[in-house]
Amino acid sequence: MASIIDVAKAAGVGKSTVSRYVSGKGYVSEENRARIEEAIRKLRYVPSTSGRSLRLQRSYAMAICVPMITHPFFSRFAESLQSELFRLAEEGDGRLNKVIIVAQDEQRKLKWLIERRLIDGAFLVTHEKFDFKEFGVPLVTVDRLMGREVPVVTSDNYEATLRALRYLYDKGRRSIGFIGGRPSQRSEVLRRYDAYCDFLEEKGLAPHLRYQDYRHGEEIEVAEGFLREEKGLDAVLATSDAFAFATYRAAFELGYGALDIISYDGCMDEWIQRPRFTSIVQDIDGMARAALSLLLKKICGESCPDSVVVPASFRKGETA
Amino acid sequence: MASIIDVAKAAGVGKSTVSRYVSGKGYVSEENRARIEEAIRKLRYVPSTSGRSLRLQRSYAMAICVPMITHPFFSRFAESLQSELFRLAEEGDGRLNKVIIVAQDEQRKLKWLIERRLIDGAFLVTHEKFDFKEFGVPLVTVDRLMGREVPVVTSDNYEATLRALRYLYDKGRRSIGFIGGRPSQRSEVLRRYDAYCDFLEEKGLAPHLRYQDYRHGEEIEVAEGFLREEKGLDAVLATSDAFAFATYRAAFELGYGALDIISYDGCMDEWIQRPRFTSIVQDIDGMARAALSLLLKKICGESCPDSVVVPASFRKGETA
DNA sequence: GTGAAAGCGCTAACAG
DNA sequence: CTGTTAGCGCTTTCAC
Repeated sequence: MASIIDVAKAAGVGKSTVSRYVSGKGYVSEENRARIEEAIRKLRYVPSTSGRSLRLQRSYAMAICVPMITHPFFSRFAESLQSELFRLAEEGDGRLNKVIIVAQDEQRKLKWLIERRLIDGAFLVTHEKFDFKEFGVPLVTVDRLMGREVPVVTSDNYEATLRALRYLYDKGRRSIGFIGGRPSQRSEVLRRYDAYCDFLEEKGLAPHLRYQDYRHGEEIEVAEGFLREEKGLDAVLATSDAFAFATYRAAFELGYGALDIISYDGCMDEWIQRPRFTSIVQDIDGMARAALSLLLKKICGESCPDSVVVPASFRKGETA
Repeated sequence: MASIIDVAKAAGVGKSTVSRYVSGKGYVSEENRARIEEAIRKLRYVPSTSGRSLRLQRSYAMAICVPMITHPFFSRFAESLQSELFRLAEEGDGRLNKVIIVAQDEQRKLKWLIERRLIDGAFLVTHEKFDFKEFGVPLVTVDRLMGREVPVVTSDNYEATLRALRYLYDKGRRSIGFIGGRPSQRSEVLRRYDAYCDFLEEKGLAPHLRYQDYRHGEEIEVAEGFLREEKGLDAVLATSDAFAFATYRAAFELGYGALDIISYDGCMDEWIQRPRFTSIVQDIDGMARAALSLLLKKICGESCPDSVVVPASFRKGETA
């Protein structure tokens, strides 16, 4: 495996010159550039991450924390991130070259990784309680508000929810329910709820809510309870795909009347192929890209905005 | 950040003694052990992976390749693996400390990682065509047969399928269909098909098959086509959750008669909460554990078996 | 512009 | 049993 020294010899220059060339900082004459390039090609030289790591005290890895990787939103996010990072790395961006996905008991695992200096930064896509002050690496969150020092990436939850509600309203729906799991931490996701309340108040409609910190897996019971209590709804806005599907299923089992359902995310389409849900679709790729760009800047000590908002879109399906 | 030298000084010994102590190889006197232990505790010393990496030319990372991380089986597998590796590492097993999940275009990404010596080994949980000879790191596959050099972990596909068929048969089902996506590469998953054929032949029943290399996302069309052509089935065995759900849905939409459905994996229960599918459940945790243990052995140059079979189980739900 | 040299933290001979 | 020593591959002063 060729090292920088082999390249230097082959090119007839010192190894610091090669280093300068490879890292792109410092001057290298045109002549030497060419010889180095050739040597690199000939020897198939690839800079050693461990050498760099040791010297620079960086791991070139980042972590992404999610509550569970089996959740379609989180797994799609992780996949996007991975792909984007790979794309950058392939293009020669040397700031980071691997991403470690951390699920379940994230706080402990993340701490473990940081203690061992195994990561240079992390994403938090999670609602677990986090004492972020303990962490010594740059952090970026998705949806989660943790204070000035931690930039946050969100989609335009408020606007997107409003759009969906307007759609239902324009269709003539006047008895619109809202169902979902309420985040226990300060989260941008709460803006969906704000939008619902504001909209209904503006239109002078009565709210029909089922919004608490439910455990995942129990959506069906929650939805059943909701529909059993709230007779005569003509539409329901769900804050997740799981709640939307549960509501759909509960309505079916209870023989509920015609009911428009709008889901959030629309990530489960490839699994639940029928019916096609009408959904508010977050731009997961865009969010991942934005988040990565923020984190890379933070890692390199550059300044970066406190927050980035990525637009969501509305996708009409068969359920509304 | 304390280094091995700080520990050595604090303990009043040479750094190689500390190294020996930490790595567990070589003799260290009881007396020195104690002093080193104390120094480590006092200084909160954590061995540097980059130092080790550079010295030993190892990355302490492994990759797991899956076609897509959004597939519940794959994501659960990845999560299991991650957790198991973390558990081992936390217990002091220093053979590996991070896992990189590789999805989409796995072959190229894996190659990229290996070229940069970013991983010490990899799992292949994928049916993409792979020229494994190109790879210079130990490999372990799940379900996939690649030759003597590459150990494989599977569940007892044949037996588990047989058990499910027997269950249907004993319930009086005689017109049993089989639907699924057929792997294009040599795979242990084909044993499910073998079991189906063998069982039906043994019982003198006619087979009803829909088994090709379908694209994911099209399960519903395939299932509809199947049920439309095959009238009068009283049971269907699906080789995945997605096919099972699609069959269930297609039967509903077509107004098909009573139909028992058995799914494979049972990974989607937390999303599709109703109906509860009767499933053949692979022991994903067990498979991940087995695979990890094989890979660790290979990485350390120890001998290991060519294959490990992990039992699957049968879980009765509402659909059969 | 460039090269020599120091050193990041670690392990493995090797000599005591 | 233990300490000294020589790198692993890289970046970065600092002279030239």
